[in-house]
Order: sequence, then structure tokens, then C-alpha cells
Amino acid sequence: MPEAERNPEDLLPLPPAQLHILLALADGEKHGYAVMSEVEQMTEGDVSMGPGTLYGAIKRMLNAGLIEESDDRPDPELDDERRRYYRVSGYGARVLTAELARLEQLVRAAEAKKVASRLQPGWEGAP
Amino acid sequence: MPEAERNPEDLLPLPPAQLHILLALADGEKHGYAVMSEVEQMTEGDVSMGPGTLYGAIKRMLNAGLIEESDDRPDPELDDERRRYYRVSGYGARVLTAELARLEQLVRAAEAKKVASRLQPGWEGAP
DNA sequence: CAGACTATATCCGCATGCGATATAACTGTG
DNA sequence: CACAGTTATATCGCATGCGGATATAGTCTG
Repeated sequence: MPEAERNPEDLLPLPPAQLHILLALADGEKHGYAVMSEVEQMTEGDVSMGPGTLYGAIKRMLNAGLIEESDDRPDPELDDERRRYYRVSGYGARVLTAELARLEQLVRAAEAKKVASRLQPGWEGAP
Repeated sequence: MPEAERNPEDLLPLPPAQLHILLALADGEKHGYAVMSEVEQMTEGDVSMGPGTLYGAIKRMLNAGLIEESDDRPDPELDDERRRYYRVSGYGARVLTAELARLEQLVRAAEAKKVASRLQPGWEGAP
């Protein structure tokens, strides 16, 4: 099945680790270790991803076509040959967008409920 | 450790199923089956929770003090004696708030990245 | 009265998460 | 240069979590 025809919705909800990796790669390709640091940073320490989680998830995501390994290497003087760089695929970008929309909708629904619960906290209107 | 002293942050990130259950109970106590339906409804079918997921998660959440079983019964004429009702505990409410804040921050961070990625899509500024 | 729906519960396989460990290369310092 | 600390990838095995199948039983509907 060609990438363009795949439906992003059927990978949803995305496992949290995969979401964080897509998010970390969203502003440009990075190598694995940089992804770990980026996740720690962008979540302000709420999420810290160890190597077990990272490389397991990367393998699955490559397989699912969410990310791709890049052959581009930076300036040889700045390069570290151990590094392997990854980027978000077109499909991955669409899945990321869909997952973010889902989460946003979830947060909105929660806010709506908070209002509702202040209006009727007891058994009134309950089953 | 008394509930009031427990730190909501150390249960975060909350497993998705537990978040959905707290969300379903946020506007009033419900029995298990009603939680399943509510999750399906409020996520517009994106998330459908089977009994395995539900009752497993409920057991863990009771244990962790996120929810409590309620002895209140609705009007006997409307009651179904098989039902077991659950409500969000004070601690659960605080954990829910913290988790929602975390997700909101994640979505905001993603939006910020989208802007950034339009400004510098290539290797410029990369490692 | 059969079949669908409500309701709770458990079992078990599978996916995911995560700490520990291994290995090796790079970086900076004395 | 030696060495310590950091960077970097990878795998293993256990724990957790998820989710379908199954069981049981009462209720509601055509």
C-alpha cells in the first residue's frame, strides 16, 4: 500500500513514546541520542526516555513508515560517524497532525466537563 | 501517606486508559459499563475500551487512590443491582488536572515547532 | 422465546515501556 | 598520552498495560 493511501487514523491513538519521537523530529532531522535529549527538554523533564524505549520505538516506527533514516551527513568536521539520523516521513507528519488534533479535542472535552461538573455536582441528572 | 500529601506529578504521564476513565467520570459518578460507553462517545469513536482494559485499569486506579467506589445508589426503581459506581477521588482530580496540563503544554510545544520548521526546513541550524 | 443489550469479571497473548548492560567512539583535562 | 566523562547505538529481559475472547447472568424487544 503506497504511503499516500494509508489512513493516518488507523494508527491512532499513537503510543506515547512514538508521539514524543515525532514531536522531537518535527523541527528537523536528528539522531537518536539527540531525540532523547530533546524529549527531556521539550517536556521540561516530565518525560525522560531511556535507550530501551527509544530504539525499540524507532525500529517500530521505521517499520510502520512513520520515520525514515536519512543519508544526509552534516559537515564532515562536525560529524560523528556513530550517529544515525532520522526524519519524519510524509505519512508520519500526517499521523502526527491527526494525533495532536485528537489530543486537543480531548483537552477541549475535558474543559467542557469541568464546567458541567460545577453546575451539577450531585446525583441530579446521574443515571 | 495521606492523600493530600501525595504528589500528582509522580504518577505522570498517566496511562491513556486511566486518563480516559478519569475524564469519563469527571462530570459525575458512573458504573463501569457507562464508562466504556462514555469514552467511546466523548472521543467520537477514536478510542473504544473493551472490558479487559476497563476492569484492569479500574483495579489499578482503586489501588492507587485515583477513584473510589461509591455506596450511593440511585432511585431503587431505576437501579440495576449489578452495577458498581465509581467516582474520582480528590487526589484523582488533582492528577487529572496535572495530566491535562501536561498534554496541553505538549500541544502548544508542537504548534511552536510547526512555526519554526517553516522558517528553517533544511540543515541550517541542525547539529 | 430468541437475540441483542447491559453489566461485571477474568484469562491470556501481545505490544509497549524501561532499566540494566554492553560496546565503542568522541571530548576535554591534567 | 592517559583517563574520565560524555556521547551514541544496540540488545536483553522483566514489568506494565492493552485488548480480544470468554463466561455468566439479568433485562429488554420484536
